[in-house]
Amino acid sequence: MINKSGIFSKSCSHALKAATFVGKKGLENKSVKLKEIAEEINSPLAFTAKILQKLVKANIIESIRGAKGGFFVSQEKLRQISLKEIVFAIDGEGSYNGCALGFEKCNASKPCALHFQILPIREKLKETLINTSLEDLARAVGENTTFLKE
Amino acid sequence: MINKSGIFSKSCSHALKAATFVGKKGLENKSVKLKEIAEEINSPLAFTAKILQKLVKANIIESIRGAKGGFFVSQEKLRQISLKEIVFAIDGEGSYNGCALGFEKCNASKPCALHFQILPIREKLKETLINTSLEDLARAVGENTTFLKE
DNA sequence: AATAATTAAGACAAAAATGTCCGATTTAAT
DNA sequence: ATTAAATCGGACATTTTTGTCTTAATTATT
Repeated sequence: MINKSGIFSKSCSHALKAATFVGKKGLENKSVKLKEIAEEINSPLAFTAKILQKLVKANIIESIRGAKGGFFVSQEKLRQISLKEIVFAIDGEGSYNGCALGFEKCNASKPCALHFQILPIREKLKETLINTSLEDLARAVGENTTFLKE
Repeated sequence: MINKSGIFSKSCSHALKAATFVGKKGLENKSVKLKEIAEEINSPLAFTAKILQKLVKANIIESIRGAKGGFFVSQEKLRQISLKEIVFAIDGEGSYNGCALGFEKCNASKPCALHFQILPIREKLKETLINTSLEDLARAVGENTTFLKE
C-alpha cells in the first residue's frame, strides 16, 4: 500500500498514454503498430495489447488487422473523444463518480463522512476529463510540450 | 478493473472510517473496542485490526491493551490530526502527490501528458486533506449529518 | 496467582490487478 | 495459394491487495 499512485489504475494510465500516442500519429493520419506503441509508452508489449483491445472495443481507437496493420484514430475521433471516455472504458465511472468511502449510495441526503469534502474534487476531475479531448493531449505531446515517457 | 472506486484504496477508506469512529468516541473521552469499530464501519474484524495497528504505529490513534482495552484518540489529537496524515499512513503520499501517469519525476519542466490538467485537482485534494481535521469528520458523524455505513 | 478480555504480530489464504504466452484469425504481398 | 506480418482472444502466471487465523503479550478483575 505504499505505491497507489494517484487517481487512475496502472492499466488506465497505460491506456491514456497509448491513446495519446495513437492520437499523435492520427494527427498526421498515420496508424501505428503495437510494438511501436509499447516502446513509446514504456509498457509491456502483451499488456499494452490487452489495453488497446479494450480501447478498440470501446470504440475509442480502431484496429487494422493483418499485415500492414496497426492502430489508428481519425482526426474527427480525436476531437470527439474526451478523457472521460478512456477512463470510463478502463476504470469504470468509479474513478470520477465513486464515493470516497466506497458506498453504493452516497449523496447529499445520505452523505458519507467525506462526501462534502470530496464532492468538489470529484466534480472538478469529472469536468476536466470531459473537457479535455484526446486531441488536446495528442497535440501537446506532438509539440513536445508534454511527455509520455520519463 | 471495473471497481476501482475513487481516490483511496479500500484499506484507506476503512482507515478513514475507523479513525472517524474512534474520533467520535474520543469527543466524549471514550475508548472503543475493535469489535465495535468493525461492526460500526462494516469492515471485517481481523482486517480492521490490521488497519488500526497501522494507525497506532503512525501515532494517529492510541491503543489500550489488555482487558478493558480498546482504541482511543484524545480531543487534542482530534484537532491536530488531518486527513492527510491518515491517508499518508495507509496509501502513502502517492494519492495526493503522485503523477497521474505514474512517472517518478513529473513536474512543470518535464510534465507528463496529463500534468497540467491533473495538477489543480491534486492541489485541491491535498489542500482539502490538510484542512480537514479528524475532529471535523468525527463531529459531523456525531451529529448524524454524515455517515460511516450505508 | 489465575483467569478472562483484550490488542499485537506474523504466517497464511483468497481475490484482484497486472502481466505473459500461444494459437487463431485477418490481410497484404508475392 | 502461400507466406509473412499483424491483431484477437483465451488460458495461464505473477504480484499486489485484501482478508483470515493462530499464538503471544498485556492488563483488569477476582
